[in-house]
Amino acid sequence: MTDGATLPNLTPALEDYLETVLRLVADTGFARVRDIADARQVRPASVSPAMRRLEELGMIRYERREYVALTDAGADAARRVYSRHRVLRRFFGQFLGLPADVAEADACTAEHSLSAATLDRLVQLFEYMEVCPEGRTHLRHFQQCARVNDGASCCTDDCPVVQDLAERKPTMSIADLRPGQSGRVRQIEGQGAIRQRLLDMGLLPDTIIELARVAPAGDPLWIKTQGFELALRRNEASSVLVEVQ
Amino acid sequence: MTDGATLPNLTPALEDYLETVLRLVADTGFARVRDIADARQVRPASVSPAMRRLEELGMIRYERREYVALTDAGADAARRVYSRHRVLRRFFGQFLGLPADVAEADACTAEHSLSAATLDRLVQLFEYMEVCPEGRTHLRHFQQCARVNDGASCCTDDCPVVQDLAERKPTMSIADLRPGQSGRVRQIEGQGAIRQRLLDMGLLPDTIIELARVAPAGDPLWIKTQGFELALRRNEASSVLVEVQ
DNA sequence: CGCGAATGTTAGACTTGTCTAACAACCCGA
DNA sequence: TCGGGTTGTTAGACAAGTCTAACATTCGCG
Repeated sequence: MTDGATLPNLTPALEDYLETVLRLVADTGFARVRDIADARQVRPASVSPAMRRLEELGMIRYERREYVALTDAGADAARRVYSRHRVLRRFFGQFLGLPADVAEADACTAEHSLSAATLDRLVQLFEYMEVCPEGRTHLRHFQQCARVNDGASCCTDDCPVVQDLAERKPTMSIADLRPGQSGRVRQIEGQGAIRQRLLDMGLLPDTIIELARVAPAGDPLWIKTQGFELALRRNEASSVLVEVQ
Repeated sequence: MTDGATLPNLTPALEDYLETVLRLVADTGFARVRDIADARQVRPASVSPAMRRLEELGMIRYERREYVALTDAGADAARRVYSRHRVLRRFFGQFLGLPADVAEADACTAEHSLSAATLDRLVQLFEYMEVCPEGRTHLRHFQQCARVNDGASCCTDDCPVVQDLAERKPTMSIADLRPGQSGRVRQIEGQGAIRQRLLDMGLLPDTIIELARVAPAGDPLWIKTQGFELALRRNEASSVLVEVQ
């Protein structure tokens, strides 16, 4: 729980206010209390005290009822936060291929908590994609193949992924294990609610699981993973592909 | 500022408590107030009210002065948070190659704020690396080449990156631009404090900048980017490689 | 058994960030 | 110049999360 990004005395909320001011000034030329409140989805009454605190911290200059102006320190801090925001938004949007609104929302919250090292490393990822002639190829390949379990959006027939899948180490679903047998999760088949639920339960790639027992009817199965026992419906269990240990 | 991950009525702090309980029970078999306080780096006096709230929310069962036990709902929520933690820690550590302590710390804060879609997509990234025979190659290539500007850790001489760099579109540093000329940032050379400072100022890959003017002495340079003017030292400016627009 | 150490709880305070409601200032148009 | 409407501030409340200090309970050992 280190604060990584947040500089001394700047809470996430204050960082948000600062970033909002920067963006308003860049976009419209000035920042008034009203605009800040609208941008942050907050009542104007909440903005006044925030401006007072930012002024005490030397981040803004503010005469009551006038425009808000960033000091040099404030502009630096605001740009730092906004840089993080942009890196993350691009990572979520362009690299992971998430919808723009999701990318924006996640960037908004993550921008306050990630360490400088992490941000730097994400930038390196972009530099790689920019500069390395193979970078773009790799990214495109990931974006085509990531969804290896989704026939529709994966590679064409001659993609090595598809060709190779048959020849791998024996892979079976949890439902095919014998009680007592262990496996390492390779992938979760399917999409939507079932996949979500399985991921939420901790069935992530590389997780070691053991089939503990199966109900007489064959339907609920119990598995052990991470020091816990979990119950799975049979159809959930068949969606988890494991490599037998 | 959507809450993405957080389910109704579970604040980040409560999610942390829940996750802590899960991990304690998995690791040691039980969770006492004292252990929870130690794990969360918090005073025991802060744990009691948190347990009361979690009990009201139906996430734990707790008799005063006894062990804490998760309800089914609580275990589900805790596992969901912990799944996110694991995905992020692995992404930061294994994919981005950050030190374990940084990966852990960043996972700790980001686990509360990322959307389900983002986490799902990160898992897809791991599935890609697991399942696609090219996935691991790509990752390794990124990890070797990401630091394209750092001679020591980059590819060997026959790496296409290195060979190709000479033949690219004309790339120069900001310091080589003429006033009025624009460019698109391709990469930030160097490491450490200067790189950090430039990234913090918003000089990220793909950012469009324009050299506004240069001081008579040639040293501070002013650039325009993102609707703002920034002053750069000459040595900073020479670290920013741009593709002339 | 009884006492001290460990453990847990309560009370009360404080900070941050938000809200509503009421008030104050300002600006523009008739 | 006056009178709305817009804009901003203040006061007061509240919730969350933390702390310290004081108190309560329980356990284990001599």
